[in-house]
Amino acid sequence: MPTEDTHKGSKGPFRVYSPASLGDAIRHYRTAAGLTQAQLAEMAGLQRSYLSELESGKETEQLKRILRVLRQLGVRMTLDEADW
Amino acid sequence: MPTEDTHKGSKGPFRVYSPASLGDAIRHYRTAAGLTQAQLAEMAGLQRSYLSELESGKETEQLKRILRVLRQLGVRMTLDEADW
DNA sequence: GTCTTCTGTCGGCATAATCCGACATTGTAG
DNA sequence: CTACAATGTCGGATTATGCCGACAGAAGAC
Repeated sequence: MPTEDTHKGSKGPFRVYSPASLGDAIRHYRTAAGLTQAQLAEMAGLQRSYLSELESGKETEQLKRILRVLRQLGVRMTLDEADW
Repeated sequence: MPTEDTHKGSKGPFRVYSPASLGDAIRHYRTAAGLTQAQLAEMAGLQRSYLSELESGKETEQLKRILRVLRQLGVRMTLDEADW
């Protein structure tokens, strides 16, 4: 992947309201970090194919359940850079 | 639970870094909304016993996987009131 | 004290999620 | 064009999960 990005991407924050939006955010931060799916998958200890599906917004029951709870409570989930 | 809370609780935001912290946040917002587990479970379409375990911070693989990915990316997850 | 409501927790079962490997597709560089 | 890297996607086997029902404990009202 030759896309050389020397700029610390400071996009976001990302609002998470669905599996798809979570996937979008993860992909954004992964590419901003200059990582491939294979690299991140290994770092996080999971299968690359699973990460691919996660970024694609694959709908899973557990995630949808949690998001339903939060929606009913009027709570919003946000992802942003920790920026240590 | 007769704790009548007419006040719109404005605590938070909550940082989510583990299943336990997610549970804490959910419990906080649920009680702030004056809801019982049974009520919220019905609203969200899930079992009350599951919601109880969720609030107790039961560790599930999927949630831990997602949190691992975010940690590796240096991304933080935050919950706060939508405050429509 | 009793009655009631809310919550924690357990086991068994149906099914949903993940791993693993493989192959197809896409994009980029040369 | 070829070659390579990254990603999408698909079965099948294994594992994890949530539902369901039930019971027990805690806390409050009376």
